[in-house]
Amino acid sequence: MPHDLPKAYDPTAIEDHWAEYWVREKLFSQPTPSNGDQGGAPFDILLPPPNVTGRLHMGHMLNQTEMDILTRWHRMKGDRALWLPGTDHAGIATQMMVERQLATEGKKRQEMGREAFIERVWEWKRHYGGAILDQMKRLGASVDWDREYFTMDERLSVAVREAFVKLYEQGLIYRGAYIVNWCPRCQTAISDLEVVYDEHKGHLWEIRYPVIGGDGKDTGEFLTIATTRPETMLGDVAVAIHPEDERYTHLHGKKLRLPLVDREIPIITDDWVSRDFGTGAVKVTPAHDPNDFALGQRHNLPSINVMDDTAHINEAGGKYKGLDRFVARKEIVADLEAQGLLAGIKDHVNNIGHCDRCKTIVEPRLSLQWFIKIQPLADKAIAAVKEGHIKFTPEMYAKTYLNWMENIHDWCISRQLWWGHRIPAWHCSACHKTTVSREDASKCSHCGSDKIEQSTDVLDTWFSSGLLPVSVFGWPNITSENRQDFDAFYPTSLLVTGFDILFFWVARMIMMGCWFSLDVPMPDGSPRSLAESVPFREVYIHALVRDANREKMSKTKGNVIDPIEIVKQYGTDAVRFTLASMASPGTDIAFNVARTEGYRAFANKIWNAARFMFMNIDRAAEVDITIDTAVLGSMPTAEVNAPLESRWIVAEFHAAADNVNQALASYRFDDAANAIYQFFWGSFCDWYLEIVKLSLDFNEGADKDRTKSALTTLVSVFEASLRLLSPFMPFLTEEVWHAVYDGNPPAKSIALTRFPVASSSASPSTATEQMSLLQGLIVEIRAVRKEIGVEEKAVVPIELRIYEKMKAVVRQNSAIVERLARVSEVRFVDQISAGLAKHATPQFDVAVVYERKIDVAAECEKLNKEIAKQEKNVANADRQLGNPTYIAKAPPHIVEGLKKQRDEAQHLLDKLRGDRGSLGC
RNA sequence: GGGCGGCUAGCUCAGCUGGUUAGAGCGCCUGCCUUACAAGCAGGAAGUCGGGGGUUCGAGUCCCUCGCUGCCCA
Repeated sequence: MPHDLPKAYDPTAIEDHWAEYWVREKLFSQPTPSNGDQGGAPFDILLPPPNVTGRLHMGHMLNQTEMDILTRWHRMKGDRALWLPGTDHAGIATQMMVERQLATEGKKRQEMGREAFIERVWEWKRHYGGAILDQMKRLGASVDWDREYFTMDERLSVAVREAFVKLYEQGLIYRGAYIVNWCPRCQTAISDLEVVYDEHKGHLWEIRYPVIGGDGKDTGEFLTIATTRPETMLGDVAVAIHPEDERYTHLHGKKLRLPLVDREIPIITDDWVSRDFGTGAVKVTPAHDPNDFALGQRHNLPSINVMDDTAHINEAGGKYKGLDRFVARKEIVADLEAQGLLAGIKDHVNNIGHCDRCKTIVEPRLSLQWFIKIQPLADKAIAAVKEGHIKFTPEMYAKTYLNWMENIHDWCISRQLWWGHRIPAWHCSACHKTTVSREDASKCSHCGSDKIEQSTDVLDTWFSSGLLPVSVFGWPNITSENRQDFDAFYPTSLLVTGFDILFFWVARMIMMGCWFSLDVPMPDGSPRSLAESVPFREVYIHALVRDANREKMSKTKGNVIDPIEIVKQYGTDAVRFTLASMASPGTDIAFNVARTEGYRAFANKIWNAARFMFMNIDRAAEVDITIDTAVLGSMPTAEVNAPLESRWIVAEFHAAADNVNQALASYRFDDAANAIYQFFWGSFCDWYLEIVKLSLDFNEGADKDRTKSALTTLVSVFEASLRLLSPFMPFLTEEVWHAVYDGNPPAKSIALTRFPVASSSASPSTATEQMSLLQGLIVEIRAVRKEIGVEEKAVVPIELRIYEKMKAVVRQNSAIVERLARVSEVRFVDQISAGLAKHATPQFDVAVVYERKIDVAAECEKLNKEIAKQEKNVANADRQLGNPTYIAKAPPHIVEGLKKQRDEAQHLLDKLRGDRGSLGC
């Protein structure tokens, strides 16, 4: 790359190129380690599989930015870094997508048949399924593309089947008729987690059920029940009251005539009934309500299913047959009213469950499904977290996790879909038993009949996703020859994800990982402990990305920010940096483009600093000064006799590197990003580059050694800074880094170099102390200049009253003061001349020698304000220091610090009072 | 109904196990096109840390209480 860079950084000009380069060169592939390979400590993470139908949203980008920063950081630290990408097959969503596509062609899957339909889904997947991963590629995610997985891949399907059969053999999978959440649109059962509840204003209908006397005739009395779902009364099999409800004691043992249906149903008593709700009498419909189902079980009641799988009334509903459930509700209410059986309608707010995918109102429905008896798996998953084998960040999520896990319900894993892993169970029409098998069965294992048919159901997508941590590394086919991946990478190091899939995925991975990895003994043959069976050792949970007004992004609100659009406008690096700098654990991110603009400016700043550097390298080359790139690539150092600014910037860099490493170790992406930002802009650009200009003298007769030394420090600190920044801004740093080496880089990518690590905990060096004195001085001079209206360009003398021991520092570095504060001469004085505008600090007094009209009133006001502040400081300090318990109990360094601070304040106060006196305020 | 968060500058947020005079970015005000950068430079204003009470030598930080607000589970 030539050194004549454009004046403004244009990310679009370089990003596509590097994104393609990284993929093409397979820079981030992590091959299976060979036996005995000591390839560094493992750091491996699984990408939470995005839905194959998905498009990248801001949540993904946050998630991926965090993972990428961590992976790049570990990789550069020399760890065996592996970030494994993939997608899941998203049973319901994908099937919906393809069905919608078919509908536009006037086709239906039922007409095509199962096989043809599945082939069609694969075709769809081949066409569109890679979209989200392509977006990841564009954003530069440093994943191993050679290991990309898809949950329907053959090898992962083998794992799914093994897991199912194994659980079945262990008695942990059963099939039975239970109430499940049924989506009438998707026409499948869904799990509890796939139901989202929403409050709706509804009604509570009160219906009078006639009481039947001993003679089988109506007594003329009614029992009034209350219900939110009158249409289900068609399936009523009883009415329940509380046993101690005195209003109804006389009805114990009596029967009722179910209106509209004319069925005799018993009155039962049960503690579960709430006397306060409605009328205290509830209808019991076991086939359409989970609570009623439990009641029915307790009281040995039959179940009458009155709806078909599209939630239309079936033949059990008599004249209402064929009506949609909500149409039926209207008609039934109308009919009841006509018969004088409607006692009242009350407003009622109820929570209604909707299908997570399609938002259709879920119908609790009695149906035959497969379940996992989850408790044994949950027990292990609870222990894994309680015993500290898995650490959550932020910690509070461990509580949420445990709370859910300790109240877990059996997991309904069958789905009435075509797209997914078909359940390996065959039903025999001869003996009516079920054969569950790893291999496709052709005969019933019970009676030998060949009249068997495979279950038409498929498994919940999360069943396969939950297995990923074991299945991507080869389980269940782990043999002594091919277990290197598993040994090297299981347990994975970390999972980074959003709280919204804590239960969906995190919890299930823990259950399945802890359960199935036990099949794989440790490399030395010893049994696997719980600590080694977890799917990941740490979980980092990030928050939600909201819009700038803290509103949740949603399509209906129209406030969705498309990451790709923002990236096009501001550059990937700026967007990544925005997300990182706001990613404080546990806090939602209010994504504000103003912030991104700021980080685009930061990228531009670095770009221009690079231009400055290259400009000087080129000028140096003209006078035969070249930088040996061999000195680059490690931690910058400075000789003890190097100029102050060199020693200082090196010390600052070490401190910044230390901060970044510590911050990343604790997932403080915000602290890490800010540390780099402050260093690069605040220290490196604002101070160091301005100072180093003094030494970059290419004129004839200049001190060449000095120039070369300055330039060497400049380039080495810059190059190291690029490495420090690289995980956060991979594109920009890659571009500039390659330019530093001018076509001869020591590696294919900056991502493959070493991350800066501070050599020792850098104690405040003399360079740091001396620099801060100079910085303080320069800032005060600039402030005085402003106050008295010295033109920006004017170069003026100053008077400086300063402690003897500090004089040398100023004297030796007077050129710095002169350049940065536009000073023509530093005059050391014992007393500032009368009439000069000055600033007093505990260390020095400084005045600018300049003709000006003093605004005495304004000056006095300022002084008074400052004096009041310092008086308060002194008084506060004195009060504390005069407190014997404080002296006795506070740690010595705190007391010492306060004393020093008090003395400084007092000193300053004296000076300020003197100034006020001489001004005559 | 149960549980968990949040409330700090105009805005968005830091502030770890209590410890010296509470920070950042953006925004705002003022002055500068000082040849790396106007996506810039320099200077500046701005907070009784949601209210009240308590513990402590010391509270933004710990406890209680009230208010507002968000999320999860049922």
